[in-house]
Amino acid sequence: MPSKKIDEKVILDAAAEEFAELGFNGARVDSIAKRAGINKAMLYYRIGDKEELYRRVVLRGQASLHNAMMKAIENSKTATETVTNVLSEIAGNVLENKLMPSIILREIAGNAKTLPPEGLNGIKKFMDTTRAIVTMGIEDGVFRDIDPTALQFMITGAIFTLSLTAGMRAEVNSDNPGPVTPEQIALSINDILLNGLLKEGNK
Amino acid sequence: MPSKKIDEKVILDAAAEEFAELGFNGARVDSIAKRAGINKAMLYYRIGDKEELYRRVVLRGQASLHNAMMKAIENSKTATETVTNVLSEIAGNVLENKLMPSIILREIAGNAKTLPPEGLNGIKKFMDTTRAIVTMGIEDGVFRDIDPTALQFMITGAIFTLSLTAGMRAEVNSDNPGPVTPEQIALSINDILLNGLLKEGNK
DNA sequence: GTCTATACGCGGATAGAC
DNA sequence: GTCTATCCGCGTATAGAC
Repeated sequence: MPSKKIDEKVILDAAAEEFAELGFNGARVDSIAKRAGINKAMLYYRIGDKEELYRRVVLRGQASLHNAMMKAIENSKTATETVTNVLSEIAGNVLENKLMPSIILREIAGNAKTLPPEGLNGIKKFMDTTRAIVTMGIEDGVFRDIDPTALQFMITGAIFTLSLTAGMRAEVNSDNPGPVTPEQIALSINDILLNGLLKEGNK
Repeated sequence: MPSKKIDEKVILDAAAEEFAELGFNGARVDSIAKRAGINKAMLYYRIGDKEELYRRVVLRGQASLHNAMMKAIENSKTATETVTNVLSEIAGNVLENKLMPSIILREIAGNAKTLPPEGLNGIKKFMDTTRAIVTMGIEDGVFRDIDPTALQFMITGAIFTLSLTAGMRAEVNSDNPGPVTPEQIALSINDILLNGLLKEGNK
């Protein structure tokens, strides 16, 4: 088959946009169909109902984010390097895929009430991987004895909120918007994470 | 007037709960009325429509959060102490008022599309205050030359997501949930922020 | 496989009795 | 001031023609 009629990816991309912008409740199936260039009946025929649509979007996004993280780990030798690479890899992934941060943040806000059951596995995987990185760093003697979960949420919390507010910050505070590009975001976080706030001699 | 008939605060509390749990779109006016112990018509009579309800909740919450921050600043002498106190003050505020993090995170996710116009002022205030703290720390020679915005979002992003996921983390990873109480959350973030990841001799 | 037309419940908002 | 009853639009979902 040289060319599939309608790409399923197009539909999921459209759905991801809609869910990211409006949330599950705000999303309109009509609107998703329109974005995908098909009509509503076709959408139901190809994928299923709204819930199934959301399920696919979430699972695909989680996998993509986790892949970015694994890629960063494979390309790193030390724990320090891993943290730096995870930061830039996730920030980069978010650039191409601005939608997952919105979806994840909404799920966090809503206590995962609309999260598909398999989504919990994704979260667990994510936590486990982070803990492995930190444990490695501690055992190697390069990291202090920090809390892995705190680190994880400092990283994702910061990247997600910084990425999503980049436009807003530029509007509200055009002369001092803070980090805007994924590189700026990754670097500024990396700097604080690795070295801390304090100047030498003030600890 | 010795006793007001129905407390407006009760209504706004009910609304805040509903908005936090379901988001603006998911929230049901009926349900808010029920939570408040009145009927829908009464709710419209006392406050107004759904949008006005939301506006009041957001503005009240922002003010409360900003007060917590100002209180922490007033009670601190050095910039370092200020950061520590801001962390514990915000984490504490979040405990009593678990609802604002949800609402704020949702607004961030949705690019502030449902945020009432005055809400932007609140954001600006928040950013300005943070920058002031960091600037002070740098000028006093105790902070490195870090990005104030990055710091701000590391703090709020981490506190909000850690607080909101406490229950979830305990479920998914009961043997290793990470920080759960406000004190634990504030302390673990404070530790990483002030001292950084790296052990002495690894910078 | 693709589309139009429609059923149907839900939810925001208000009229109007008391 | 308080409440019941109701209007009406919107949005999910599907039936059924082509």
